[in-house]
Amino acid sequence: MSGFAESLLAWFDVHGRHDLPWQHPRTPYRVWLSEIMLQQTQVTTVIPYFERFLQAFPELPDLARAPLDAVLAQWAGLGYYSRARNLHRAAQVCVAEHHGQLPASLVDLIKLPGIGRSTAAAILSQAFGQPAAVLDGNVKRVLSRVHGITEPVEQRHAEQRLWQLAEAALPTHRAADYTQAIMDFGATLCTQSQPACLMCPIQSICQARQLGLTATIPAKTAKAQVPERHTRMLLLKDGGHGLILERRPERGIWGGLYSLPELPVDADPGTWCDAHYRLRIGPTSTFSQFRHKFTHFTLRAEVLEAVVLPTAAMMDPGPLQWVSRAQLPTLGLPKPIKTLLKTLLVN
DNA sequence: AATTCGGGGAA
DNA sequence: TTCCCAGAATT
Repeated sequence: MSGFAESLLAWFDVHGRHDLPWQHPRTPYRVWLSEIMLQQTQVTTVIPYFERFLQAFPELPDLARAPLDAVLAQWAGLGYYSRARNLHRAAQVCVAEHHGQLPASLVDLIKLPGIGRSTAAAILSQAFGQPAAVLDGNVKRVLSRVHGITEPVEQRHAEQRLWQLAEAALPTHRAADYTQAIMDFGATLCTQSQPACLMCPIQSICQARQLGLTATIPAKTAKAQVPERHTRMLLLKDGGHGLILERRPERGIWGGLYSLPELPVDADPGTWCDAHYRLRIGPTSTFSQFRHKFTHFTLRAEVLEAVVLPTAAMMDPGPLQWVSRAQLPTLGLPKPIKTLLKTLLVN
């Protein structure tokens, strides 16, 4: 029995997080949903989405039979929308192949879309009480510090080493508590900046602490600066309260969400609308401009406003959809688009 | 091995 | 501003 795991468990009993929403009740469905939402997303951000999602889809079969649009509407604003599409597909696989329940083995969990090695281990240990090693950002930070790993943690060699260390550290009992313990430890004590080493129960075995490297471990490789992309969007309205939205393709940014129709900056709006949507529009004017930062690029968008001229074809604008103001709250809208349309509703 | 996926909290 | 967060899928 390693002193490491026992120390973390003892620390967890006193200082751990025992009242997170997915811990009561701790069902496989709720644990799974939380793990997906928590991928690259902080706990405080997830909690309100988690509560609302469960209101809409209380059990796994409810999620499986829901339309994808309804799932994306609940996910809107949380980001990384492939998580929602994979979650939805995985629920349908569970109904079709696992009697409507989440499988209770590592290999079957990993087969489900959206579940990788670490998430599968988190679900297996927390929902089914079986020992399995997770390796998320918290665990990488804790283990790289304890063992004094100075290489960038993204590198293949360091990653493999960290998985080995994570496996080796596993206790044979209290599987769920240990997973929660090491993540809580990384999230609240062994933090990225200013870790609370003076309060740390394992400071005596921590290599980073002894070498004075807690500020430089975990090391990260430098990232290239993000490029900027320029686009135009159309705010197309009729005489009343309707406007036109476009459902974005599943691949690419904001996949599956509803947004304003986009066109290249060098295209003529009138010609574009006629050719792609069979719509005649009046003269355009700039409604607004905004910049939105993504992880790997910055989007600079110019929003052009125009009125749709009445024609026979205007009610069936190709891939686009007329949307009333009343429908807007039920649609999955990207955060900046939702903000933009909110300013519109005030007028 | 490198890129592509969002959005927000915190320093 | 910048960094990072209970990562996975794709190329």
